[in-house]
Amino acid sequence: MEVNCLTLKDLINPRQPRLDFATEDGENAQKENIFVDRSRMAPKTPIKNEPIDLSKQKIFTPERNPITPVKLVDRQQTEPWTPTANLKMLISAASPDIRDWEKKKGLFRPIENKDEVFTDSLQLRVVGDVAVEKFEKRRPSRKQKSLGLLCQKFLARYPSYPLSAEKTTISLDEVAVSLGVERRRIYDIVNVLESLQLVSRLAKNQYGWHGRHSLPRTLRNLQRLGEEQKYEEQMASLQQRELDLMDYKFGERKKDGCADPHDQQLLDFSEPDCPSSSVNRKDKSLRIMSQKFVMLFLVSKTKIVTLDVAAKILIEGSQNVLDHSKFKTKVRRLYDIANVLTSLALIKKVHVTEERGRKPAFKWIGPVDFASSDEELVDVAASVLPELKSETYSKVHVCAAQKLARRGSFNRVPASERSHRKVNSGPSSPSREEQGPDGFLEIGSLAAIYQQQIEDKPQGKALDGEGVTLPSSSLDPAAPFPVHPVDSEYCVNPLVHQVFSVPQTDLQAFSTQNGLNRQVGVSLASAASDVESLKPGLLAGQPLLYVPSTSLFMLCGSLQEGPPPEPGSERDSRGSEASAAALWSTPAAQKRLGEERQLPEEEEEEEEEEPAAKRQSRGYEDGPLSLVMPTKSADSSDVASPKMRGNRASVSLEDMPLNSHLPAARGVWGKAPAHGFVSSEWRSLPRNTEIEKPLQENEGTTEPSLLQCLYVQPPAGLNGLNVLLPGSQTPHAMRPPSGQLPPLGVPCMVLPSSTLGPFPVLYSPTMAGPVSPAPGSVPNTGPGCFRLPGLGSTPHLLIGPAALVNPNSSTLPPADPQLQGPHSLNQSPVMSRPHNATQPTSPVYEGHPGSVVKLQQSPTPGTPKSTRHTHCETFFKTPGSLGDRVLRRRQSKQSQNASSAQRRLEIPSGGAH
DNA sequence: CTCTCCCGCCACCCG
DNA sequence: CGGGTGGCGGGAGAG
Repeated sequence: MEVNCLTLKDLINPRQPRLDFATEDGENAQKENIFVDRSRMAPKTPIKNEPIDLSKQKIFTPERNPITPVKLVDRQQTEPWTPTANLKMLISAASPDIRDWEKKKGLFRPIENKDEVFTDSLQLRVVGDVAVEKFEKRRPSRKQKSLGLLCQKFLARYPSYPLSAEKTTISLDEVAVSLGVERRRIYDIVNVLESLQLVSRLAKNQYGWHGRHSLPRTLRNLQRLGEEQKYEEQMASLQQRELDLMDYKFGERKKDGCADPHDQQLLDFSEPDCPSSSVNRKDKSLRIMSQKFVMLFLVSKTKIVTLDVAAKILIEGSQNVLDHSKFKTKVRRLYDIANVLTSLALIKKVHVTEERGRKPAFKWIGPVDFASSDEELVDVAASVLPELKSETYSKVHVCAAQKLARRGSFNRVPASERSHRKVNSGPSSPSREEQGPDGFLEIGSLAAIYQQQIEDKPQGKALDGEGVTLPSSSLDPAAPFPVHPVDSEYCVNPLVHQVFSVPQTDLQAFSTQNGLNRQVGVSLASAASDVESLKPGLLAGQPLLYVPSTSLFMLCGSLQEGPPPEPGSERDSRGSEASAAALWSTPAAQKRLGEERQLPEEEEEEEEEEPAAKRQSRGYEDGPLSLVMPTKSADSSDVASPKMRGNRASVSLEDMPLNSHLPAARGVWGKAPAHGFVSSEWRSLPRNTEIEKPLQENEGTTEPSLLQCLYVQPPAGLNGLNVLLPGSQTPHAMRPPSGQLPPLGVPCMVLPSSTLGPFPVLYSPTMAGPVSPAPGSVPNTGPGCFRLPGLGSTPHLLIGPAALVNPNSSTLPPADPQLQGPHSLNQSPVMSRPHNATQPTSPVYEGHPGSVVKLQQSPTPGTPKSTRHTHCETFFKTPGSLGDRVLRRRQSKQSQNASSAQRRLEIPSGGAH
């Protein structure tokens, strides 16, 4: 055998490529895309470990290969040659493509590799014609190596909304290794994240993860800066100019902007406190560019920014060169930034039509309330609506919007206030940040704070101890987002405030929502139908959440509250990744969801193949939205152990009687354990489906309860009451196919706002009455009311959506311990129903029009396993092209899951635990 | 062809 | 000075 092996190797080209790999693995981890971590990779097939790009190498003959040779020895030692391996070698030798494919496969699946044992499957696949065919079909594309995808993987490692007590440190080396890429790539990601203050540099090679808590603040700051810089005017000017001239000249640009001076330091990255940070270098360009880019969106009325305009403005800012190459370079950088922002679900790619054709552009899909007045947004959205569908916006619209913007003043912050709210105010003090509700967060202060916290963990500890606790602050609207006073502003037009469309979060959806549903009372379902043409999935299936208050963010985020990876520890690589990924309900996640469609097939397969166990681990994924409460203990390990959380909730999910009838509830509960929060899941959307969470991991495959909820901040009349409306649902959506349920009134949940923070709330639209109806049975019109356990006095009301769901479908089985939530809810007995019950029948979506349909159709009955998806995988898909196709497939696969679209909102029980 | 953007060379700068 | 960072742009995949 050995001889043979050698021979084979030789065939392939022993020296160059392979050797390189070996080398890289060892010391030279820096090469890009090299999958360094062998240990993690289960199978050590030679191919897999191949170094970087075979694709390139294909061109070269072994001899010619430019890559420096490395010692074979290494390789040989590491890789045992098995018959299978030999086979692979042969195959790859025969087909460079295959070889390449293999290599990439391995490279890009670092995460999966970790957990999974793809050993067998991989090898097996390789062998045989079938395998070959697959390869060819599946050959990894560039997209799989994209920065966006990489970023998603990166983000999957960390909780979007880490508990305040948790301090997560990011080791660039570790991340690079675990993601199988060169460190250089990580810099790109980190730089952009840093520009948004999602991370901050702690030390060489070390970054601290902050999560999205301060994102709103950061965005607000950026918006303000952008306004000050008059970016909007610049954009309008450039756009107009282009219209007029076909060409632009940088010199002509308006000078009023005077961006440069300020721009240089947009956000003060300098982190005084941060040791060894190379903050002050002038090389922060990517970060600055990123901030500027974001500002353009924030300032723009349309929220659409074309790359050329952005590039021009940016160039202007820092460079005077107009030459084409400069421009080109800038654009390249913008793409890099855009990829990261896209991964964060802040923007999405669109095109603006022009005389010349289409222009690449990006649309802001992140929180919108930072930008302009609600009214204006709505108007703009409405105007653009027609074009939303295609995702192509005509320039006319853009310009019109720009003009509109110009003339209107939409600064939210009073001038007076602004004056003292400078972003760049030198060394920032943490304290400042924590000041009142309006406290302005200084950029740069985060790092300091972060460190500080790390040093004094006292507070954190307390919380950690139980695992349960969350600093109420996290929940408390005020806490995390102090700046966000949920002011009147927000209250005025609740709908406008924040809209999260789930996965795809399309602006479109968003816009549509705004436009269509101006009245809170409107059911999303109806809206959906209207808008349906736009994006089927979104409206109908997607749950929408409107949250005026800052708390909204929490909802949006993925809550992954799963324990954040411990600093330095590896665990995150595995558990956290998986869990995190699963958890993601964060915007990023949402985005992913949308993008995932593009997932490479391979991933799909993997998912399928993925062992249930794994999936479960990943299962956390939530729907697009989740309201998370940081219940989890600081301990990262928690993720695995639901129990901890259980503390908080006196009753474990398992114990809790879940009303099987209440799908939503079940979903909620089921997950809760893992995260410590309840998230809602929505799978209804086709798009989402992919994402879908596995949550089901629970097995529950859940049902489908789609939920779309509108969370409305209490209008004036309702003081202190928060209302959740199950938007999406039209009743029918939920109702079983056969039965026709009379639409119920809009079910809603009213919660005292004050209580939100502290108490867990469950709202399940689909909830059936306590008694489980037979499938197809008529839903209960009456909403169910629960009482939140543990909250003796809690005034929360839960109302079930009108439609009833098939009992079966609904529940999530708490079976998975991990999934089980800590919360103690006392719900209707039903909840406890067996996991499995459901699937096959899940009627839920059938009624749905459009997008939903597919899901429903999914051939597979949702078995728990099937349900579980690996989110992670989905996340990895780059946004892109495959989308729909893949999506569909996934949908079908996940149909079950989809059906279970549910939303869980968990409200932290505050100190309760 | 254009759009994207991966890849990695190599300069910069910190420690 | 070594090594971490990241600017930069060639060139190739994708559409």
